[in-house]
Amino acid sequence: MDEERMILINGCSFSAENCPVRDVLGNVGGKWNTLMVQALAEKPMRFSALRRLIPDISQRMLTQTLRDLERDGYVERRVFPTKPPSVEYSLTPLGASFNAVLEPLVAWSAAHHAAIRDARARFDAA
Amino acid sequence: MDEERMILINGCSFSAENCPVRDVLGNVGGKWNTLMVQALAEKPMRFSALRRLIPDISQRMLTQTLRDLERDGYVERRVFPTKPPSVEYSLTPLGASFNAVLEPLVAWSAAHHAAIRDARARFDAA
DNA sequence: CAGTATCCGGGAGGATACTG
DNA sequence: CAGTATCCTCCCGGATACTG
Repeated sequence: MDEERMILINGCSFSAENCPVRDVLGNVGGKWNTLMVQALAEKPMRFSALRRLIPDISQRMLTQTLRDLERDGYVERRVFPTKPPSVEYSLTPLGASFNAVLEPLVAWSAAHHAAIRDARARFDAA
Repeated sequence: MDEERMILINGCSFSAENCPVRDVLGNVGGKWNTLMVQALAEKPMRFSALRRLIPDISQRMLTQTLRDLERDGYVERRVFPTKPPSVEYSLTPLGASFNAVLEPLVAWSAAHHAAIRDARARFDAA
């Protein structure tokens, strides 16, 4: 049992358990999660539309990523009993809220991409 | 300019190459990267101080994470030739800038952690 | 169309031991 | 103190094939 004292940073314990940062940002860790949120932030999309939008995702990972996001409440999945069936994915209010804080990060990435690539090149040169 | 062929989201092409989001957010993907940035945002810290702050990181991963962050220009490493040697890690301006956009994400995580855990529980029940 | 099912390789990351 | 150096395990994610 851990009775270690709580170290707080940004109001969040760094201990492994009950750490929101690890729990939530762990989701960001996935290769496709953030990309998917951004895609669905544009507009609700169907399975095949997402495949076309992100050409290099495998079918397996697309399904799995969507399931994960659905499980955590970011994404809603609606099935229309047409033939053949069509399924539409959309951001929930929670997902949209998440995308709102994700966007600045995306913008930052674009703005500083060059600086980071330069830093890498300099580091690797040494 | 929104073309159907060139699909842009948040001003970033979704194609694998030259995508800042994938390049930068890929770094976020690491298990310890964001945690380390947050830690160093508090104040510059030495190697052993970081170990104590994040108890469950392995020596190997601490070194590797710091190297990665240094390589990308987020972190500066300063060695003081004392005996035994001491090394201080601090955020660069780039790193601090990154932390600024990371903080809202951290705050969001804390604020919605309960909601996400609830969503998971509900999903798993079904 | 929107998925499962299965197999598989590579890399992330942990444990341990050693060092200047 | 601040690291290297190995070894090893797990699981992420790709490839492929099959289905309602």
